[in-house]
Amino acid sequence: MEDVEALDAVFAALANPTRRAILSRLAEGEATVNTLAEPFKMSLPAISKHLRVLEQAELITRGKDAQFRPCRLNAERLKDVVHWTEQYRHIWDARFDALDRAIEDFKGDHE
Amino acid sequence: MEDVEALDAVFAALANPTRRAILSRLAEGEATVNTLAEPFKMSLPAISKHLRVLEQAELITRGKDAQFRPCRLNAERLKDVVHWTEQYRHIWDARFDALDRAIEDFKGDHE
DNA sequence: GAAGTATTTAAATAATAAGATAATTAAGCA
DNA sequence: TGCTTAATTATCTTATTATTTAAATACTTC
Repeated sequence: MEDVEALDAVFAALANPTRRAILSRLAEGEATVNTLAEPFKMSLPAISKHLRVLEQAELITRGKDAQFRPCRLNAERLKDVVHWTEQYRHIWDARFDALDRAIEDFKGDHE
Repeated sequence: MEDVEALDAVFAALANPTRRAILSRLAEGEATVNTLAEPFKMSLPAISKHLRVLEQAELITRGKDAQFRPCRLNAERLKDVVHWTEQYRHIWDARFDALDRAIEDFKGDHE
């Protein structure tokens, strides 16, 4: 996937500390809504909405086990984030910095 | 830096396609507000606001050259994003997946 | 089938975001 | 000084977000 709108949804979902904390918890493994809500003083419907945001961004998937709705992390969309950052890597990567400096030096010598 | 609120601002800033396009342009080098605005059919004040959002997230810095306000990319905050994703890397990393499977197999054999 | 548990939907509110146009500031130039 | 260019601030509108409480749904168990 990884179209523009998908990235919009992923970054918007990640822009909230509650949702990032939920993902962090899910990195340890599957969990139900109540379990995920437990660390927060927020109401359950609020958490439910956060989960829907995460689901629509495809950062999580949700199962069905009796009355439980177990949530699982979907790492694919996080991979998309990393992939997006790759276009900027050369800016902070030391090797490329060195190359940049070499180019600047070269320019300097020939102007 | 890289506290929680800073990440909120960075992800929120990245959740908009216009702002991501601006960053993409700035990856090629410094640019003024009018130059950055040129590819969009949006009004200049709208772009100005987007730039302020990017600046407050510290994704860009802005200079002063006569009546121009040249913008530069600040890669540090993008580095923070990559750093944040590191806690999830093991989930999609093939080597770790293989390890996970081995552990599951082991469990399976001993239950 | 009544009661309890897990979760979602509904409805309301307050805050924030994205955009527009109009007005303003600030610098350079004739 | 007055004109032009670059950019920001002000104001307004519309849409979306985060949150709450109350009600509804769905499944399990007694």
